[in-house]
Amino acid sequence: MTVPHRRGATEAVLVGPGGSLESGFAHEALAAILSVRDQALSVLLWRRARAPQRGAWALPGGSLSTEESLETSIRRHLATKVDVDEVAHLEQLETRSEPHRHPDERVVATAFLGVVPTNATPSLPPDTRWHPINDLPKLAFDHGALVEAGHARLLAKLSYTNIAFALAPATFTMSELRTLYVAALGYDVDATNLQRVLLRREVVHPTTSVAKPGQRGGRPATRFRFRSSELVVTDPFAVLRPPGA
Amino acid sequence: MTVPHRRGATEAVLVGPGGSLESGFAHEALAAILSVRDQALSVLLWRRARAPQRGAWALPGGSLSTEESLETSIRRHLATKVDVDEVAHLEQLETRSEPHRHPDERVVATAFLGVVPTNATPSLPPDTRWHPINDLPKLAFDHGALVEAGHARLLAKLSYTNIAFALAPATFTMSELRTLYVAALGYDVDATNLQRVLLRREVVHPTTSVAKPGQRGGRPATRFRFRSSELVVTDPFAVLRPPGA
DNA sequence: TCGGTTTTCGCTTCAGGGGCGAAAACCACT
DNA sequence: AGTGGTTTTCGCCCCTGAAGCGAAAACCGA
Repeated sequence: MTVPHRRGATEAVLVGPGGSLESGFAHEALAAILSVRDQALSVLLWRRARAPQRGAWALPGGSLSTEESLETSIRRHLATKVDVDEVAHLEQLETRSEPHRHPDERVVATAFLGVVPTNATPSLPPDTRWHPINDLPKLAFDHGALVEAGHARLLAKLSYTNIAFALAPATFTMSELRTLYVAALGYDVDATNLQRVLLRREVVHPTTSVAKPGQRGGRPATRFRFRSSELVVTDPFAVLRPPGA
Repeated sequence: MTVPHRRGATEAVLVGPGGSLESGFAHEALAAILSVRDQALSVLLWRRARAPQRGAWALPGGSLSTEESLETSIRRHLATKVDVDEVAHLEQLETRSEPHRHPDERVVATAFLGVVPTNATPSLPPDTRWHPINDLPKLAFDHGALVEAGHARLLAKLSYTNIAFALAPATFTMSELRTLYVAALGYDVDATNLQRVLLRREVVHPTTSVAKPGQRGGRPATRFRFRSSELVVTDPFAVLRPPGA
């Protein structure tokens, strides 16, 4: 068995059990953590302290270790930026592997989408901030495209899943939920309509408690709650439906 | 700069530009190639010739090389099994990274979904065959779950995209297309309904040519054609729609 | 008690999907 | 040529889910 020797900047040669030569790749997990902050859908970014792209804003994440899965890995790295328990939903987005996506290393990156409730206020390290998604600086590497992918995924799932449970607090009024939808979708939605849709689909249900009216009065709003805090596809949106359902 | 040394079965230690120690991972690209064969939705499988799991059926694919992306890689590996030009659609599915998904190596796998038209008849190597998706043998590693993921993705996209263009020949009658949908969806659909939906959404349009009736007569059917041979999302299936549309 | 405010309910409209039967267009056979 | 069988195509009606809007309900402060 030969001793591996270096071939590239961060490549290595692996010798498998069969004795064949294989290449190994550095692999990093990244996350686009989305949340509604101050009425605007925002993403958690981190300012790079080292070259390359020193000073540029980037997605949180880090390299995969030998005895963990990608999901465990991204959770581990996020723990240094946010309180991981605040991440109400996490799912895999896509894997980027273009040989030169990183200027001087060969790094494969798997991106995740994370969603944090609007009422969660994790304490952030000084180099980490929420950035409104509609007014982003230029991001490092291909992280801008990854934020786009996460945003698109969230938009789509807002209309056919219960993913809003991860944006909202445990209990909420319909107008509070409406502002969340407006912020995330980027256009106006009717509160009446929103309520009807979510009730009919049984993704949300009313509680007995009501919210106190604001300073200027108004009818007290009943508080609602999501039935499930795990992702549920509410509409099979199957156009050619099976005869039964 | 230290010389990398072996630590595990197929691990290696990488020394990056910063001098920090990083691990490298073997990375493979896999593909669930789906097609309607003999009235049944089928997946292309390959019989393993070497241990581990010798003799088990597995997804085609192979290891990522240093100067290619994952998509280029899966195309390269598929070329040894199928005529790659026959693959009408290819998209990334998910990346599996559980440390022990492979018994004695640490291999990260990125799976793709590929779709091949029903009229394409690529010549296959002797160890490769189409398997009906409803009657699969036990697959090697986690490949069974990957086939499931690909199948689910295809089912979903059949109803809100034009992905059927990749299942169908360039031109076809509505009843031919219906049999494809039935085979892929696994339940009966009405030809009338299918035609209305696809016409209204403008994913398909009639041609001037008509098909000759069969031996037992019948009204000649007009041939249709998909407007686009790239994936188009026809229904934004947005429940809370933007005011404009 | 009276405006102002916010939530909630009810009515109506609209669009897309599904079911089904009749008509159209072909074949084969007598 | 006519008749019966077959397949495709068209038209009509129903249903469901979504959207719009106005009125009623329930609160505030003055």
